[in-house]
Amino acid sequence: MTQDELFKVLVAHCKEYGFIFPSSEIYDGLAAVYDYGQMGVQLKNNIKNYWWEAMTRLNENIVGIDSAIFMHPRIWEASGHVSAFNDPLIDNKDSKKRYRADVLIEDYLAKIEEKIEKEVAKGRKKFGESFNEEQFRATNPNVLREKAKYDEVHGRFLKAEQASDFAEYRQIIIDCGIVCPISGTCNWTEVRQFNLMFSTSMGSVADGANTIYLRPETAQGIFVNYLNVQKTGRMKIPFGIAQIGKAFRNEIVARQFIFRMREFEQMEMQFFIKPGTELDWFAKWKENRLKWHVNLGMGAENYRFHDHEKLAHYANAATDIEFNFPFGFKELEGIHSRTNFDLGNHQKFSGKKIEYFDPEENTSYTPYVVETSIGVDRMVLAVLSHSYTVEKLENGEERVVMRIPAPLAPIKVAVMPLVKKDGLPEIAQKVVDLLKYDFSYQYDEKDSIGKRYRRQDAIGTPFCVTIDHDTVNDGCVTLRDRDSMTQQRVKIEDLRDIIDAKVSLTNLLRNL
RNA sequence: GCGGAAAUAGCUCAGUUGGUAGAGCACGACCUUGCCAAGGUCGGGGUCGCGAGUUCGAGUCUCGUUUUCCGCUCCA
Repeated sequence: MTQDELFKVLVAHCKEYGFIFPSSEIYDGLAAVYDYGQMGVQLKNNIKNYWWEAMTRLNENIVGIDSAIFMHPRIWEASGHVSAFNDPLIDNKDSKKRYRADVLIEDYLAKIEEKIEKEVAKGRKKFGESFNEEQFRATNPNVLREKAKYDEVHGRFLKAEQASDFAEYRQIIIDCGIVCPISGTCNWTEVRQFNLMFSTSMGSVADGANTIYLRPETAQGIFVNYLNVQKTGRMKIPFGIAQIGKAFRNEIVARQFIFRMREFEQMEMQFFIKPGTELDWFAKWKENRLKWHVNLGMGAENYRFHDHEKLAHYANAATDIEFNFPFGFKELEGIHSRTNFDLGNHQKFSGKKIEYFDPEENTSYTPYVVETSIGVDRMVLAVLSHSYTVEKLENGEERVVMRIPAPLAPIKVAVMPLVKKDGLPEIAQKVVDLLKYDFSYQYDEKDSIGKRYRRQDAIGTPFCVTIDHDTVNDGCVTLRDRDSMTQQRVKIEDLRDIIDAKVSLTNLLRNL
């Protein structure tokens, strides 16, 4: 099976066994929106718990909050989302291809830079050891000509960008003779903007001035509560605020199942630090977060860092933790050094002083921030895609088994009487009563025992407990392991501890 | 957003030149069996994605539309 086919089969499996359903399916679905089913929600909750406890319990200087999705509209001006989230798009009328106008100009500028570097390289070759690069750049007519062109376009571009002057974008594109790589023509439409933030109205719609946005990231809810938490929690820098919540982005194209959705969930932690220490903390959180992932046992080789070369408007260092998805290594989590961009801007836009008085240094400053931001849904997809396995058994049959890390499994244990008579269901019910306070479970008495095992394999249940005729006499049951399919005879009263050792979140956290 | 393909039962699919919607698996009840997808009997479930059009008659032909997949594009 190719990776592509595997992905399709996984999507089908997720629907068939109640992990993930297309949203509004009976109305033909809603593009790029998905619902979590009875299994998926438990998997997702377990992932969120693992993150939440790792953040807020294992770090005594990190606390959690839950801020509202609706926020004051000015927050999105301060964060830069109102401008940065408005991509200027332009279409070529001949090829019908759509591009980002600013990217077209940036590419054009990059090409000029390339030309200059080529000239310099030529000079270096020509003059050999006596080559004076600085002088060459200042005097060579070819370089000077290109440099002048670059400066002119770059100047206009920066000005247009600052003023969000989209007509000027188009004019630059036409003046520079930038053509569509497909059609080769300069037949461009007007530049239009596509707002990546969802908006709605609050209060009186007639008023017009109350457009509010569904948050495109959870981070701002943390920044605007920085003062509240720092003061009421008596937090001392360095400290962190963690949050799990929904965010919304009106993506132009959202695809690849739950990898890119228009409504998604984030787990973000903003760590507030003294300016100048950000790169140390950046490195520490990189290491810390990778450890959290690898601790799940899905193979260290399936993760890698991808450092950003082009940084976002708020960052001075950034990296992604990428996971080996069926469609390749893709971003799972982002770690960003956000400087004091956010707090500084909120200070400016709100007029409230957002500073920290450092008692040790006896000075005040606006804290710097290192952020860790992970997509819950991507994490779910990582676990699902890694767990899905098709095995060839000795008898030639196939077994589909979800090797979900046991502490994340939706159902921890299945309890089943070997037969539906001779008092075995009654004993099974007692076993259920013994286990239900500690573990999510399923009780199943239908079909052959083998079939029931396979059903549990398909949803990734780590343990099956089977009650048979011997149980009546010796009080022992069969405990069957999902991954190895091996069975052991254990006393009913020992079940809780044996299962707990493997499935408990506590043990997972203890290994961190 | 553009181009291509697809849509029939919960799943995988069949359905002839347009003529009364089918199979296997799954699901429910009962019987038999009992440690890795067993057998039997009976049963529930589809206005063929949706909306028009052509026709005496459309799952089948035409147009539109929605969703999904693939490729572009996009992804601070």
